[in-house]
Amino acid sequence: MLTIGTLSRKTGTKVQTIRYYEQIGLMNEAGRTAGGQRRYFEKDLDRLAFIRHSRQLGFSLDSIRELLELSDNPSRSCAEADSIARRQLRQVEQRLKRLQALKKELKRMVAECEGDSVAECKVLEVLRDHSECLTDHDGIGA
Amino acid sequence: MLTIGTLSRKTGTKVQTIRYYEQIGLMNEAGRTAGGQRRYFEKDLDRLAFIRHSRQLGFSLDSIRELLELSDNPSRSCAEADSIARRQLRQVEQRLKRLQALKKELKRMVAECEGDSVAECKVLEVLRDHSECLTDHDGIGA
DNA sequence: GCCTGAACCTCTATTCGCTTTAGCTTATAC
DNA sequence: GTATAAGCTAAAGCGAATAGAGGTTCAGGC
Repeated sequence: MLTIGTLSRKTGTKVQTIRYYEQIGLMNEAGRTAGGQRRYFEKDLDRLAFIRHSRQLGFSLDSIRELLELSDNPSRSCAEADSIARRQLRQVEQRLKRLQALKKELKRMVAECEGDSVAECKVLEVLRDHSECLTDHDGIGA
Repeated sequence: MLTIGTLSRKTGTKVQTIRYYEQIGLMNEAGRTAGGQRRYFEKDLDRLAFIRHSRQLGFSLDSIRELLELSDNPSRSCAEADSIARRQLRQVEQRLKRLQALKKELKRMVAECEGDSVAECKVLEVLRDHSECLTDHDGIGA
């Protein structure tokens, strides 16, 4: 019988977060002691570890819900889990691209700054000047 | 005299978002027509463009507030703006690292999946198995 | 002077994934 | 028996918007 604190320590999840996962139905309702405290089994620990690992990989709680459901039904096809993972990979790749562009512009910004008064500050200048940036709200798409 | 819709179109910002920026004091309170509609000057458009450009570079609204204040006081030193930008750059670099690690693990995951039943699904297996992942909640730091 | 329809208004709620706070109660070790 | 660590609930808060309801104003045409 594991306490919520043990689960917390073993998975690096805050106690409140575990209760939150129960509240939104991601974790099963835990059994209780006479005094009303939660007590868990190993399988609950496994489930929480699955959730946390998935979160670290950036899956949304909704995706995790799907993945857990698949995981609970071993006869279903693997294809669904695969497509969820692929979707996630695509998202990560997009965010990566975007961040790389940001990094480039930020680097350019701070590289050009020579630490004089704000009047000729390159950082602020770059922020003021929208022309060189990545926006395309008049353009062709996201 | 520009309407809120014009600002919206010119900066790619939703109308509600502009009102939200006013509400939280990031945009100055706009003048109003007799009927209560907002009317803007070019300088408001510039300010909004500055905000949006900064947002696209991932600056928080709080950072933007600081940057705007600097921008409004041209006599102050550029060093502050520079340090805000450098902080932002560090953050972006960290997120990049993290995302790159995620991408690697996701790729591994989907590469190994051979599309059979869930019982032997590699994706779910990887998610279940916490041992190879990036956590360090028992370890040395974030 | 009136009508229409697009654009505007306020106010409130919702999103996501938690985190924090306040004010208690229970379990455990000594 | 008591100290204290760990647990409990319920509600609010965070960032950064977004969405919706329900109503008002503006600009153009007739």
